Amino acid sequence: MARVTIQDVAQAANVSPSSVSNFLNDRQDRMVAATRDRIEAAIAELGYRPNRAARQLRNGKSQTVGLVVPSVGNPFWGAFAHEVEIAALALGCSVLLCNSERDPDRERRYVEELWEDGVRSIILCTSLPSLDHVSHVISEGLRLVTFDRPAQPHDPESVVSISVDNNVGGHVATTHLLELGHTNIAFVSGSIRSVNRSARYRGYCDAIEAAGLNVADMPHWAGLEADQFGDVEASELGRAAALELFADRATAPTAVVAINDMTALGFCRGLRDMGLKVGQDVSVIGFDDIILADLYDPPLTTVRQPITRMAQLAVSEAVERGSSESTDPGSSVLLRPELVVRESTALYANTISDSFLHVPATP
Amino acid sequence: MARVTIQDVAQAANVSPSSVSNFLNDRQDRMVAATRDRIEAAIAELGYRPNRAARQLRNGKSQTVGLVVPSVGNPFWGAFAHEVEIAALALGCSVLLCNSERDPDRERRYVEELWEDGVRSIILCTSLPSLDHVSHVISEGLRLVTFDRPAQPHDPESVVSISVDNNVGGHVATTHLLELGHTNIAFVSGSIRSVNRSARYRGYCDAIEAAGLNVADMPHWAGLEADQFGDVEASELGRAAALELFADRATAPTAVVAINDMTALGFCRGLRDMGLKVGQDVSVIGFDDIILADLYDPPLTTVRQPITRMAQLAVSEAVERGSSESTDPGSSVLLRPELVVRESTALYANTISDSFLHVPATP
DNA sequence: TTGAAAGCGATACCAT
DNA sequence: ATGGTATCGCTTTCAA
Repeated sequence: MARVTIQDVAQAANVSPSSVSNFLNDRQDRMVAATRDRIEAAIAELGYRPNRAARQLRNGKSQTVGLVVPSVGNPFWGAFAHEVEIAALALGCSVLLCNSERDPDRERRYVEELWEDGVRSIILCTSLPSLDHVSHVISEGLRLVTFDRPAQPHDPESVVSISVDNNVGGHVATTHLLELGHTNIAFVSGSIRSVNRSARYRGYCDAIEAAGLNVADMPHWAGLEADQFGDVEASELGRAAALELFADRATAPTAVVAINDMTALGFCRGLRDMGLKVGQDVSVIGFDDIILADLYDPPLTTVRQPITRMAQLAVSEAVERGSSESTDPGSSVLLRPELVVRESTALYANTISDSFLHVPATP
Repeated sequence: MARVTIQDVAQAANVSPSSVSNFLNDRQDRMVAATRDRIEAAIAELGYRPNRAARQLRNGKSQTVGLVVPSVGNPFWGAFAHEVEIAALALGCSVLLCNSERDPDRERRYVEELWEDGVRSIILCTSLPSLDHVSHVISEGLRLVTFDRPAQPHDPESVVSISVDNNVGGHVATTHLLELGHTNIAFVSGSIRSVNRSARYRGYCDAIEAAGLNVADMPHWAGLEADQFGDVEASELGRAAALELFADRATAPTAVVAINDMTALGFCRGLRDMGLKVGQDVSVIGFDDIILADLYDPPLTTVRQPITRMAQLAVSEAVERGSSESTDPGSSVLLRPELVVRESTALYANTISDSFLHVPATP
């Protein structure tokens, strides 16, 4: 049961390997129908499958798309990776999984390594302001799609960006809280040195100012600058933020915009540590809409990213760039996020409960 | 900046390509020290990296380990995939990600495809009782490691299984509830036609019987047989189970053993839909200890799987089978799970709350 | 101890 | 419209 090669097919179909190769590579136009049929039949009968390694050796390209995420251990990235794999499969591609842990150096090494191994399509989930660390590979022809990172002025021209409109997202989230009557709304995030985070932050600021409030008056979480937490630990970060922000209850916010759901969930956990009730004492809104947002108690209000659609776009841009379907190179797609109201946010009027300690009350 | 080949290195080191190849493949023993040093220097200087495709074409093997999980969208599998990637990286391997969606046919197709693409090491996360659908590939030499599925009598000899001891896990979980004084303990799961699930179920049954109770008296979730839910939807399943089990409060359990954390979380959500309080009206215990277990409100009591260790074992068995480090082929490693007590389980005595109905309870 | 040379399987150029 | 063939980079006998 030796491997079936292109030679075998050629022989069985009474043609040359060249013709079979032409057939395989969609050049059936220069081929008489009868020939094509014979080849097709031979392939089917022998159960022929082209050898990827040989193909790749020959033309230096592979049928693999590299996926670099911060960490698939994070439910958001896990869900995204899932969607990417589905989309890739539909296009006959495999997905090589890489976890950068948000380390720029690991990002670079992965991208270089993938490139040297013949991978020509990479979906890079990064939020670094600059793509300098991988630009040399891009200039050699890598089809890079960045995800969750809108295009930046100095990006190499050929890069396509797929992202949710984080600015709008931050705005929508904040506006929701404002409309509920909150006026002391905190923003909680890790380092906002990343472009998507700062966009969300900008949306938050705009909404606050538009409401006639002053951003400077709002409590932000001190950890904004530091970044001792990685990506899996987003929840830890949220939890720490809650403890800090509510240490002094006189200045504590009544509502919180969290940078993402994991952070929001961690924040809720922290609130609970302090004996506060989410959606009652404090309103919390997240970002992403991971599966667990709906499962949480109380179910988390959040801003949904359409990851299925985004994954499809990312994959098709990465593997079929240049085909009719594709966007103009250098352009970015900014999908609109959607507010999903659940129970972790509530009217400010209802916020003032016994357990909340602006009103000094202790059992 | 053309590619550096083995020829270039050979030339630079004044040796033949063969020698460089020998050097690269750990056959430095048959080589004079001076030669080795020259080769080493040349490689370093030229920044040579062997071409995977060529290597693979030549010996039909790749440096890639295939990872087939039900769905990385599920936080448990996402976390596992993360650990696998880390472990593989340490061994110089890449991870090709495949989602089977628990479909035996997809499992088979993926395994076959990986094999034909030169992947010789696969970690298959399946829970099918039989490996018949992939045995033909195993007999050709595939190094298959099954995860989350202890070895079965009819498995091909060369398969290594890495799994938690599900029997013990189910037992530990159930015993915990019994010790809290519960006597009406439900078991909630999807189809238990899978070997790990049935093992957990067996552990549950054993513990129940050992306590002098009768399994037949315990409410199981009716959905045991059906399986309309896939893996991502484990939480949906748990939620549905809660609604059904608590429809008739007279027979409703006071404690629940869920097949895994996602199901447990869904169950908690369902309980909440019915106005019941987890850890108060009802005790719930999960399995896995995903990150979100600790984040939940109340934090979920669960049985932890040591996934970091398990991933390391799985990868090393898959890629270095036969080396000194490895287990005997055909054997299985059953790691001991660990009970993690949090707040979703409580003493039966405390269970009787106003919102809970069917008292009169007799201690 | 080292080297020469024959492929692994597919492709694309150049003939026919 | 089809076929012959050199080639991609590496490994592995087999000879020296």
